[in-house]
Amino acid sequence: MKLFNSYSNQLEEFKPIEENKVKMYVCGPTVYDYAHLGHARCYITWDVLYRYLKFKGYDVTYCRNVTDVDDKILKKAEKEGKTPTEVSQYWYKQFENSMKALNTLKPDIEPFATKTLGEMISIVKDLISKGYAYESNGDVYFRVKRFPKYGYLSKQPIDQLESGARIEVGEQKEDPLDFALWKKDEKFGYNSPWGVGRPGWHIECSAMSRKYLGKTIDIHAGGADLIFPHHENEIAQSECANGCKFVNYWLHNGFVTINKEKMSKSLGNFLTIDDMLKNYDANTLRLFILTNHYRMPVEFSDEALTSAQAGAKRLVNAKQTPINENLDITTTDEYKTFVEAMDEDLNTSKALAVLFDLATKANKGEKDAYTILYKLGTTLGFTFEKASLSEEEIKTAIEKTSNALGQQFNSMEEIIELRKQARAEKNWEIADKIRIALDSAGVVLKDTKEGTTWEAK
RNA sequence: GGCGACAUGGCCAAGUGGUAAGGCAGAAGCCUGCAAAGCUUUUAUUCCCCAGUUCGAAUCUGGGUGUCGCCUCCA
Repeated sequence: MKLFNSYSNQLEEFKPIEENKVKMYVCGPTVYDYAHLGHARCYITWDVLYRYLKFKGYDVTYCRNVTDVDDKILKKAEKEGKTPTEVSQYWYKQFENSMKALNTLKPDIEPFATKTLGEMISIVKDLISKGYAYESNGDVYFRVKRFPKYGYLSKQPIDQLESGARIEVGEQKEDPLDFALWKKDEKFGYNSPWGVGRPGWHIECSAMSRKYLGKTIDIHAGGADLIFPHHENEIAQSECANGCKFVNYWLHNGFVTINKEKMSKSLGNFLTIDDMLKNYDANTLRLFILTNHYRMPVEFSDEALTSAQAGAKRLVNAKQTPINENLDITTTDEYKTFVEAMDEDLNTSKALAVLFDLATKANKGEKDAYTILYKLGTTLGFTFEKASLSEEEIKTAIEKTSNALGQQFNSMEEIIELRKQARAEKNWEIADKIRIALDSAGVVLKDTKEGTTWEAK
């Protein structure tokens, strides 16, 4: 399979370090606020990669960190009169729930930064002893100029970076380009050889990646906004400390935009995952995202979501038959087309066309079409369970119908039975009244040859 | 200013040299008491503009125009 490597800026054939094993690391969230649609795109994209690699038979170890020590968390804690741990624990739970609601698979390893401090300190110590870093008044900085490849990932000429670099108040760097590995912080800090302080953001990922996956890993992925400086700095730290290549394939996803502008916390133009899920289900959000190639920007609009909703419904509405576990789908044309598409740097748009084609085939009664649809669809993270109604919703529907007809019903079965009689007597007025009453309560009736069924709208 | 992308029908979008996938929306027909779902048919002589290479370009080259992102925390 081919993947676009941001490091070489081209498509490359994917070859794992160890035959059949993949070690992938994804930069996870800093937990201090709601996750938004942009995060959803990122984590859904890499969820699809994870699922697809497993589908291809790889033994994948997926590590996604949780950044639970950061300026933003501390600020929030101070503002709310809570401890940083309380803040990060709370928002981690929220994040976890959102990820579950989006039907993303849990990573194999989800390390917390605060639990990996030992590894961080050890890397920083190494860097200092090798001359790549220096202590300065309780801070530790990385000597960027000592790493000639600095700027390679982000394709930035070093002199350009230099002119943009700044020194913050209170920082004592040898060079404006140098970045912090460790920051003095006597209030919320941790003990270290350089006094009480906190790790810099970049060192966290280098440490967690090394501790859980090893010095050289296959894939490191994240949002394109992390290329500079985050990933650039990770490469510098890890390669200088470890003396070997850090990552073989750098993968980056594009942004979600809204009004043609990047959706982000700082611009304040974001829609939270939780809010989105109130109006659209997980399949809809996933389809919305996977319709576009992962490196392209995706423009949010209600129209686009409505369109995705209709499309997602078409997949779930496909005529379902029992899954044929004995079927070897790898011999089917659909499988081949799907894999060919996905092998091309995750061409999910093309892969989706296969799913829609299978939906049509299933609806036409083609044997095994649903089995293939189910297996390929699941690989992209879609679910095929029909939306169900809660007890409460059913109760409301029964009530509404009772009111509309001026007659007390106790169950959906009673209503269906009455309608069946009415239809037999060609009493369309009553039959329609029932349909309309139920429809207004979110219940759709379907008249088929086998009888009448009902389901969520 | 430096760096990196993108521009395809009403909307979203695939396609990187051989004559425009797919989804949504629209139209017609079938099915249905009417619906819903589904099925069938249908909607770009054309791919931002101009020039060039080629037997042949949406696809390659050059020049425009427009949009976005990174260069500061950011998925």
